[in-house]
Amino acid sequence: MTSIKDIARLAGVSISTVSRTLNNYSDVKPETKEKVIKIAEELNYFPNAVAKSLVQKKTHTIGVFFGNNMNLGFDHPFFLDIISAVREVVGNAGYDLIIFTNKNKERATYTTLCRERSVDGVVLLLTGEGKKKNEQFIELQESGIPCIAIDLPLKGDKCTYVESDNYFGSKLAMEHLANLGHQVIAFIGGDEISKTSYDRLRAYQDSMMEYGIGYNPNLVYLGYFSKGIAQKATKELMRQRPDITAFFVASDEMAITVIETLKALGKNVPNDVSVVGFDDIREASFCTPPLTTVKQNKHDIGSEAAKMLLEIIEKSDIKPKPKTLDCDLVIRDSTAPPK
Amino acid sequence: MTSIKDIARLAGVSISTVSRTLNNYSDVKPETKEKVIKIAEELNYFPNAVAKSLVQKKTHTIGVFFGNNMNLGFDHPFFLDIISAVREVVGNAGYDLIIFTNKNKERATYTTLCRERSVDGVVLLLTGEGKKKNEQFIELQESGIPCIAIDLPLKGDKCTYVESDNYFGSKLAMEHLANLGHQVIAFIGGDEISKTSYDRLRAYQDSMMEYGIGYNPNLVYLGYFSKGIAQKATKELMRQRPDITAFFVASDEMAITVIETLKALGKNVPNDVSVVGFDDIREASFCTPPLTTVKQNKHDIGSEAAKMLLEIIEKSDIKPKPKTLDCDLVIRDSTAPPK
DNA sequence: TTGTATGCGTTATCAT
DNA sequence: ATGATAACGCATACAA
Repeated sequence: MTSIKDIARLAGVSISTVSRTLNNYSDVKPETKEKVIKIAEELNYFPNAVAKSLVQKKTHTIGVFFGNNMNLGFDHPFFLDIISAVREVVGNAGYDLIIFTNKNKERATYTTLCRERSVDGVVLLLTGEGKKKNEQFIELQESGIPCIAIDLPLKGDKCTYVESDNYFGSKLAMEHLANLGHQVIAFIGGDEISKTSYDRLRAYQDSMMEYGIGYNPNLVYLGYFSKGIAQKATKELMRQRPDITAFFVASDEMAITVIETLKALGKNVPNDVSVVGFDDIREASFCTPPLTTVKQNKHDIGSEAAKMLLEIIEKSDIKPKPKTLDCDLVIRDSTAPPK
Repeated sequence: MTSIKDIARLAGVSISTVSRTLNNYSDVKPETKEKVIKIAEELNYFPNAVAKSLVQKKTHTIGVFFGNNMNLGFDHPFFLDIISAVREVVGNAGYDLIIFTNKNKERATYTTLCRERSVDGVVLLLTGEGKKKNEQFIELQESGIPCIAIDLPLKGDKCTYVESDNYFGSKLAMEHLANLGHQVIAFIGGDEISKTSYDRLRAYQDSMMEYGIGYNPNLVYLGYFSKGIAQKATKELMRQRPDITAFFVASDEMAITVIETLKALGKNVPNDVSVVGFDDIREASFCTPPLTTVKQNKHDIGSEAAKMLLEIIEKSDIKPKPKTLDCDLVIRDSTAPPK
């Protein structure tokens, strides 16, 4: 509402003097400085960030994209923890978050939306969206817009990604099952074309080989992350291979569905069949039985992503590198030795 | 990067012609129009929203404030559902969400932050922050900035709020307990000074009177919404009044803690003591035993809030009115007749 | 139908 | 130490 022009008039100085004062320039006479500040406070003046952004080409905003599909946007169990950590880090550095929601832009891409809003950087939280938008990812990678993707292997001059060590985490899960004595271990995977999913599958396969069990494709069901798929997969696998004694499932949400489906099939978890999940969402500790799972360190993923993004934004000479964070195995009650 | 100036130069027209073309003005010769649009597409032009905002005094952004405390920000179980609904509604109307996170603004208030960013409207999601910031709320109410608060009774020319019918919902809970035959019903409340909490307390008191049980203050524990308080309250109440057969607890998070505490005290839920919560968060259906609770319709709260906000923004003559949405009782396994 | 000129609120360059 | 003035990218009132 009130601008530096108003202050200038009341203080009897020029707008440049007001601007200099308010921006703490050294070359302002103490008395004028005092006078200007006093008037600014009286008028309850706050600078117009829009005007500032226009001239400075810096908005102090970080854009956030996340999916629209079920369980991939705000609904995704990860979003909360990750964005919460991002918020903390960028907030302390003086940025606000702008969440892209505007639907009235058909021709827009991630890149053009970022340019339009002139965000200083962007976080991609598209877990599960797969590579349907591959061209858009390439455009963004090459755009020069500072960018961090979560669980999506983007690489560019100002662009990289943060993920969990899905391979290693999955090997922990498999080691746990093997140590319990399981041999016939099934795997239910998520989105086939995402790196995240693929790393988990590879670890399953490698483990089966390493433990001398051998890799058998008919113990594997791949689809995409969804409860419906999990239910179907469980039924089908148990019908074809009633000798299965354990499931390694690529997400907790699916794993919980697997448990429910097994119960419906008259199986006891973990006495008849063991189940291990991946993620460690809140429900994992509440479900019955509480789920043994591989814990992703969501808070660290978010804060590492945010820190890296700030570096890319603020240091021109940085060469962004992907970051892979450790996972831990959390043993609860959904696993036991086979009968 | 590329501006209307570039397009104008390449098309051999003035920038105003470009502007008019791109904004679909009728008075542009079809051929020039075509030429301009073609060049704009070739240059992959997108308008600079910052510049646009400056001249139009409209940013197409909705500000969002939420608490910083534990369980009051992104961590709050409600945030997700509500903001998800808000996002959907405002997104379809052509707005983006800007989440205020910048911490480098000590003297700032809700109002000044909104003015600074020139948001078109703002949503307050401060459930539980209480009235510590009363002066700020008053300033915002009177600021003329279109504003919707969730669970916080703000009223102004361009400002109102959306809440659940906490009183009615609580009466449903009490009716359920009374119908089961409970007489010695304790109440654990949240923030004493919030309307939300107070409405739940009043319903408890009124019910106790109506069912002829009588209101006894030593069956009531008020603090603020927190797990620690819930634990302490349970122990203290059970010590003073071992004859308690039921708890009505003002939030699910607290109710779940109450159940855990009762178990630790050697009580069986629901056989020894019944527990009813409020909110219906995800965990309510997963905990053991699954929690009987009053369900708040979070999605509707968010979408009603967003719709109302858009009305305030877009219709100058609207008189915003508070909206109170129904609650439902969800009966699960944490309640049973007293022994 | 199109171009010129002005302004939005600010910073920044250049005089003075 | 301070003031004019241009510029940021765009929309718009007014002229032509």
